[in-house]
Amino acid sequence: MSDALSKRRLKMWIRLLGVTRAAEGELREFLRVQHGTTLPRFDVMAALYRRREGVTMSELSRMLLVSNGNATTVVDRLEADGLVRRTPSETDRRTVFVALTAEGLVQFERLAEGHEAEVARMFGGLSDADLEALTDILKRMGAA
Amino acid sequence: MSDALSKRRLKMWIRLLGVTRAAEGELREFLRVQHGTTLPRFDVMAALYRRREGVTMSELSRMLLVSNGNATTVVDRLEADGLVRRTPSETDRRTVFVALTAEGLVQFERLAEGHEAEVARMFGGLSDADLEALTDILKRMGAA
DNA sequence: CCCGAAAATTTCAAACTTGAAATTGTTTTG
DNA sequence: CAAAACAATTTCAAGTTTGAAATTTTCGGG
Repeated sequence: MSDALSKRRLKMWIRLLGVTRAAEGELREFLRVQHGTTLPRFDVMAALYRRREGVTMSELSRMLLVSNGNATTVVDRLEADGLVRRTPSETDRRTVFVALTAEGLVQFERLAEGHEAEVARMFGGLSDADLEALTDILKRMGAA
Repeated sequence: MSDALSKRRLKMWIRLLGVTRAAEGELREFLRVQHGTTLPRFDVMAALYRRREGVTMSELSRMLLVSNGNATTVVDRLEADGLVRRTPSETDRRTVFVALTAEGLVQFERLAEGHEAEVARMFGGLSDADLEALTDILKRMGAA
């Protein structure tokens, strides 16, 4: 059934998607022009930065909400560039740990600074109260 | 500079991205399992449904926030499946109008019903007030 | 111990996406 | 008018992404 409330939810979703895609586009452009890299590479490096001790491939794809196959190919490329390292687990020969190399860490910290500034710039129009309200609502959306 | 406010903006953005990706994933799964189609195809058809009279390729890619080349390939496939039709402009031989075929329209209306229900289900936890607050904030984010 | 279920990762084909270059056509301007 | 600037679309190579299948390994119950 398509009542008024479900229509409002749909419009909100379309707006949400639009805002998110526009912001992703700006970040993509920023990473490309200023740093010669891409959003998926940044995302992987950010996940590995947050978990400095290393994560398994499965954890990584769960964190980023992408498929295992996707995580594999992006990590492959980062590894080929020396920014990331795979280490087989000692206790379970199925699992592999991925972590930033020293070079990857240095590069990520450079990227992250610009990235944060870019995000702050894009969302600079939001007041403190907006930010709080939005975060609260998003938390509840995520919990569902 | 990385002050507390910019950190909060960053966290909000990460949360926003997470919610959006999770929702996209659910919609993708819904479209695949229930209707054997994909999100980009749905997006194109939705844009053409909103502009029944047809749009140019450029308008289409602007509406969806994707590159021209991307719009071309998705439209190519939809056209090959008989869901979409290209019509050269009479007045400007560079431009092409794209529109849903009769079959495309019928199929889209079936898709859209399920899609709306899915969105309503995903965001069912949001109160009326949430919805209003969120929409308001998103409007201002988009205006930036 | 053995076997089937489950788990972690990779591989693979197909689709999607980007950004740049190429193509074709229109418009502006010297 | 001719040439340059501009515009709309497609083409192309490279990278991303998915979902399914294949591979390897672990684990649990008979």
